[in-house]
Amino acid sequence: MKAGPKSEETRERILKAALTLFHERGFEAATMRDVAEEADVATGAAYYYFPSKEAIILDFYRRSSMEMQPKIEAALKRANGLEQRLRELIRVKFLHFAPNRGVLRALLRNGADPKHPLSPFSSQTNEIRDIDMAWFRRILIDCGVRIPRDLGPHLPGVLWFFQMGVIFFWVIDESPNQARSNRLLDLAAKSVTSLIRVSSLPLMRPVRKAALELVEIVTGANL
Amino acid sequence: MKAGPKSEETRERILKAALTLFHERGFEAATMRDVAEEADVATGAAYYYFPSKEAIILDFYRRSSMEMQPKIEAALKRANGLEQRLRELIRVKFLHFAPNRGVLRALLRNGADPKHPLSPFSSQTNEIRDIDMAWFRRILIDCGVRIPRDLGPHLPGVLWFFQMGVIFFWVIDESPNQARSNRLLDLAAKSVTSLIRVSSLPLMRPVRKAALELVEIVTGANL
DNA sequence: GCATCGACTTGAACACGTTCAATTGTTGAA
DNA sequence: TTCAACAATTGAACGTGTTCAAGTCGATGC
Repeated sequence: MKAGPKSEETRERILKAALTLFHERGFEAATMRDVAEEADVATGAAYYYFPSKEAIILDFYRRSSMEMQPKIEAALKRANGLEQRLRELIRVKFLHFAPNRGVLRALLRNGADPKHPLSPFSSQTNEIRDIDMAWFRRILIDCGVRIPRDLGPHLPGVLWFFQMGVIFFWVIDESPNQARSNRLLDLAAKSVTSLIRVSSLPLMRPVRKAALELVEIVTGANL
Repeated sequence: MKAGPKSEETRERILKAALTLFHERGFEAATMRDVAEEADVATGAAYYYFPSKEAIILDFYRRSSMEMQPKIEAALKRANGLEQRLRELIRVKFLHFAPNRGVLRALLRNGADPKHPLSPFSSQTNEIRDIDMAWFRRILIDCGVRIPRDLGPHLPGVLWFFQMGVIFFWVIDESPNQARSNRLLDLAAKSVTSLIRVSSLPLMRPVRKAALELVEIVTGANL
């Protein structure tokens, strides 16, 4: 038969308990025993629903991604031009994750290792990444900035990567209210837009070609 | 009194055992109990000499840094011009760490988090970082490329960061013989050199200023 | 009603990194 | 030589994430 509703409710309770505790005490300070107790289940129950402690954050990440979709949609309605769209798209994520910066930090901690399940580059986060990149493809359409033909296919991925860098900085940014991150976002959005605009000048062709080759080596597109 | 020679010998044995096992089985597969056994000491002994399992890799990193100094010196003797110097400096590190790529991977795994002791950005790795950056300061002197005044103070840090990116890619590069990393290094060294060369053109002043502000925000130089 | 099957739940047990009280050298002064 | 202080060493024990054999429970077929 289908999965009982009882099950789903328990799963929900565990997830909620976990996120609460992660938020309150931090990811490593909150033990699985604490989580189980908070959810009124045995220690092992959590592992019936989640393969690991980290998998719980992955669920949080997935859920956050879903919740952000309408917010992004709305934010982009208010934004015209590439620079504004870029900035607003990323600002939505700042705002959405703001109450759980610590949890996101735990998620991104192992971000460097593509083998790690929690990495934004891992195969486990494929789906989220695809959805995310689609937004970057979308904001490039009719954005008022001419995109060179050869750059086109790679640009969404590059912008996504650029976004990860900004978000990563935000997550570890200790300045009050993440003021530095906000300044970074403003300036970076402007710079990136200028770069793209400049890149289609005939003069810049060799530079663009070199950059493209770099991107291809890193993404392994030409292997 | 000074630390007995007996002590130093034990420490050495533990370090050697650890690195051997890390190399053979990988960092997390090799347990501290294994290491202790291999070194013919009790489990706790390792903790008398090293504050943690990860601290052992830090020692390896420190030692590697020392061992590389003469190699770098020699490599730079053979290299003329910024591009070649950059490439050779980083290639020395590729070659030196090649037999222990896995161990270095464990070291860089948490590289993203500056709070983590193993991060190349942590305060624990300050000393190594300073020594390392000094090389970048040095290869910029009389390198044949004009360095804009305002860029000067920041450039060694930026190049060091760029180097970390390349090394990071190398560490997780699965292509045979890390061929992709080598291509990346060649192209990146060339591109960076071109960028610096171009950056002193009067036309590029606004771009350079924006880039500088970005660097200042990220390094927190203007807080 | 009863048996059976499978989803769900349990808590003890495991392996790991780490800590620490206790024990055993070692050394230098009396 | 003796002894006190310190360095070095031990291995049991702790807390953690995780596993798993065993149990509970509700629905289904007879």
